[in-house]
Amino acid sequence: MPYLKREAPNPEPIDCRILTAALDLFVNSGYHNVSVHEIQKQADVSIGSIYKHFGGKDGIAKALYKHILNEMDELVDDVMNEHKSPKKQCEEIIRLLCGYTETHYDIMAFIFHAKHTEFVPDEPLICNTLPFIKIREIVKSGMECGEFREINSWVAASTIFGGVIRMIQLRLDNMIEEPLPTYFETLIDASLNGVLTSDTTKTDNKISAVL
Amino acid sequence: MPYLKREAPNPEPIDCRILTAALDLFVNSGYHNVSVHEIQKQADVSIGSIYKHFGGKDGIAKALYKHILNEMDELVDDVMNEHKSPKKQCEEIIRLLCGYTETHYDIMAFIFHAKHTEFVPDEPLICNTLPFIKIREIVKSGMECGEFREINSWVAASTIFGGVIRMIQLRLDNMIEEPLPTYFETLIDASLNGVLTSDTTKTDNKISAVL
DNA sequence: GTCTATACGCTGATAGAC
DNA sequence: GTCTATCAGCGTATAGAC
Repeated sequence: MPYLKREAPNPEPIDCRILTAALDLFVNSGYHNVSVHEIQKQADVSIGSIYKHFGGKDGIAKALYKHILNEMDELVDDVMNEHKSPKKQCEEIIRLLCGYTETHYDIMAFIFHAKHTEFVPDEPLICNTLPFIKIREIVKSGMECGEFREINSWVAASTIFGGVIRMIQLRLDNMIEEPLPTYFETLIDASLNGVLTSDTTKTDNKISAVL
Repeated sequence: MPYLKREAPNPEPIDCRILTAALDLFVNSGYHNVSVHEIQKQADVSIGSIYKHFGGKDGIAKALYKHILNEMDELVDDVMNEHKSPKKQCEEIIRLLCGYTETHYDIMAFIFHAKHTEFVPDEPLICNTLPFIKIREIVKSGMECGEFREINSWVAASTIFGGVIRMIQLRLDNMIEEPLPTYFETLIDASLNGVLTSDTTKTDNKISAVL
């Protein structure tokens, strides 16, 4: 039947629609304020399918959690492969996070704006997931190779990435009006200054003092 | 009746017991995972009293929110009164936050570990409350008086306080095993280095390089 | 595999006695 | 002011037709 115009069939696979709808609703209303019925409605799927595919609301949350963290992990891997120096790697991760906040609001909000222990209690804490572990490893290797000062690694990691994370949270809360990449250079400079070894610091300082 | 030994009467006022119990439960289980019945049980009060005093679960949350932020605000005020230099003020606030994380776990968890918009939607965002606004003012005045470099104030504030906040969150998540004050000096040094004007930086850098 | 209709439990909230 | 008993509604989950 050549001219039979079928309804655009499966614009997206069903489980993908469910996850997309769930992410949107979770991020905008909060996990506990969203009912399965709302997800079902927004995903244009029946409740039965949801329970068939994910086993329930918590199943959706778990799947989302794993999916998103896997995506982050791959991004971190890419950065690690493309750049060798830990300092450069940190910079690129910060750039990545800034950019992603603008292009993938939901994902960043899901990662940095939710208290996951409240709804995926048996999943590992987000700071114990692969991408975050890898980032801490980067910081450590930066200290070993002499790019970063030898201080406690928690302090180092928090100093380097605490600034961006804070900026991301403020941006997600609509406190910061400009897109984050606007501040990228300043942010990098300020965040890394505190942990760089003195020789590296000096030059950067002079440059930014002149500007 | 002299020797009538009454039950220790009102060890604490009733609304105080309710708030204490609620804070504990909210922090440890998450607002949405706590029922009024649980609060009632733990506070050793009847449901009626709770609704009489606070009008419901959300009333408790609001009262807690205001109470705690008021407490924080007074602490910030104290710091601002006792120290004049913005740099010193920032240091003392960081010290304060580190100490408070150890001595007042629940309060810090409530402030830094919960997504308040999900359960007190009509209250101002936490970053728009008095203590946080004042902290940003400190940062701005630091730039005006020349202690801090003149960069975007969001970046400056995030750089200075993003590190501590991150440390607090990691500590609350039991990732960091030592009490935060252990890291205070290192943290201050690393956090402030990025925003100090170059002359101030130089000396500090040399000192920490020698150590 | 997908859907509809239904059941069951829990939670927030109230009414009224003391 | 404090309590107990009770209600109404919602939200998760299931059973069974298509």
